[in-house]
Amino acid sequence: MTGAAVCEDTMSDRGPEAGAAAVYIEQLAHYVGERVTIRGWVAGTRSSGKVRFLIVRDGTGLVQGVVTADSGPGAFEAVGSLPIEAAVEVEGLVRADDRAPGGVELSLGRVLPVHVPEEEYPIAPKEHGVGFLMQHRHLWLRGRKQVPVLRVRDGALWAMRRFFKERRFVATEAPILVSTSVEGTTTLFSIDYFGQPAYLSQSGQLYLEATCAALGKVYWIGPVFRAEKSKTRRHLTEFWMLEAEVAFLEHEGNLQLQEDLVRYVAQYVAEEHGDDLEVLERDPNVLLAAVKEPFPRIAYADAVELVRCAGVDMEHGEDLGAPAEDVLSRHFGRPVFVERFPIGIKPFYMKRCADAPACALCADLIAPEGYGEIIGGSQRVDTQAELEAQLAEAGVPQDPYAWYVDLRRWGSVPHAGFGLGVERTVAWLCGIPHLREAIPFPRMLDRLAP
RNA sequence: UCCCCGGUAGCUCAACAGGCAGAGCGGCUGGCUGUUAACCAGUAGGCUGGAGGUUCGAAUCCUCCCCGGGGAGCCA
Repeated sequence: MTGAAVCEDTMSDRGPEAGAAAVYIEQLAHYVGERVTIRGWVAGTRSSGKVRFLIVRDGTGLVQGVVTADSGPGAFEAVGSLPIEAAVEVEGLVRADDRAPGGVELSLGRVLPVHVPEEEYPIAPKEHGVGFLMQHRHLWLRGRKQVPVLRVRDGALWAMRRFFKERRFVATEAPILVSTSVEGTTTLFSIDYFGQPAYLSQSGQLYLEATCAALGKVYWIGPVFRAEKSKTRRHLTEFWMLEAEVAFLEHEGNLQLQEDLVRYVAQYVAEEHGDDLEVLERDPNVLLAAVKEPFPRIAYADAVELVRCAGVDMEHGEDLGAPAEDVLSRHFGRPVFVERFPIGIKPFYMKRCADAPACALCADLIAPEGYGEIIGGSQRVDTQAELEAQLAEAGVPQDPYAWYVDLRRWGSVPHAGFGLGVERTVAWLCGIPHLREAIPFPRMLDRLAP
């Protein structure tokens, strides 16, 4: 049986003059003993006199090619002259070799440069400062640790979609251009919309509340924008949010849904992205242990006590700051729900606890290892009178929210939902310290390019 | 918006108390038949972020500006 029969995913656009089948590096183990073509970029070269080594990456992995003077016409010389990040097409015999990190390497027979850079590649195989790397983000993406992060991101997003598809949620959309804010406190990016003020959406939630009354169970994954001048490892001005909203779902079911989702995504990544996590030196068992059920829960009031006992100064009624979240994160060592926040620090649309009108029927999910809040969710206000009262209490003008109030006018039902920060989740899964590496082109305070 | 740190070769950083601007990596040249960010030898590479000031003399001290990093608040 040939490798091609094992794996059909070969590249197809090969001309008639082409030699061995072009395959991706991640499939090479299926092709031991066969001649294949790899197309990619030079990640590095080494030489030991009469033997030269060429490291090629193609987005799916890295493989080392070996050439000697008798390897093939011009191959030895070509490898000697290729600079880092040259684009190449190489053909060779796949060999199993214990010395190779991936278990296989390539005895090269033919080395065809596709593009040979004339200038020195700015990113050398050594440590660089963050500022320099961010200025070269368009190239930094090719880095040995950047590629697996983006692959894990893809895996996490795929797992989210699959989770909701399995549960028969409908994927839908919310607008990016909006005329009102979702949460009055947050700063919005304003734009000129044909002479009328408009904003970039900071959340699709209000719209999902409308959509869920049409479709029952909905979710969306999209970009949202926060114009806060935050300058920390946990903030981006443009980030992706997964939001879900379910009709007839109440607080308890909401938390269960969130917990199931986070567990599903973490297990998927731990099981399907072992190679990527290994490059990132992230132990999948840490993730699997973290998401064992059930996630601990703590009431806000108790969380405050716990935080104060740990020596972090905070008042009842204040929101959880970063140091407070770190205390909870360390104390539980797993994702933890903080429930029943005081209404004063939560937005107007949250329903209040039946037994405690001063508490919102909500929960934040704090990720382990100091990654901060990855989910904020709540059961929503479902009567017109309550909503109007809470809008007034929050000092929010009613007019722009007339349509939102309408949702409570016709067939209003109990409903709940949440928003999950994609980059924070990906950063946690990967074990990387800063959100900026969890998205291809991060937007931050003072960083709009590349 | 506030607090802290930094800006010297392509990159990462040295340069004591103001006194000849240096190293490693990367590049280039040469050597080595199994290297894993290989190793060895040689070589090129600088308006010390900008403007002003103090001084016989400034990378070094002072003022302002620009840029970057870390953190806080707020949030996901």
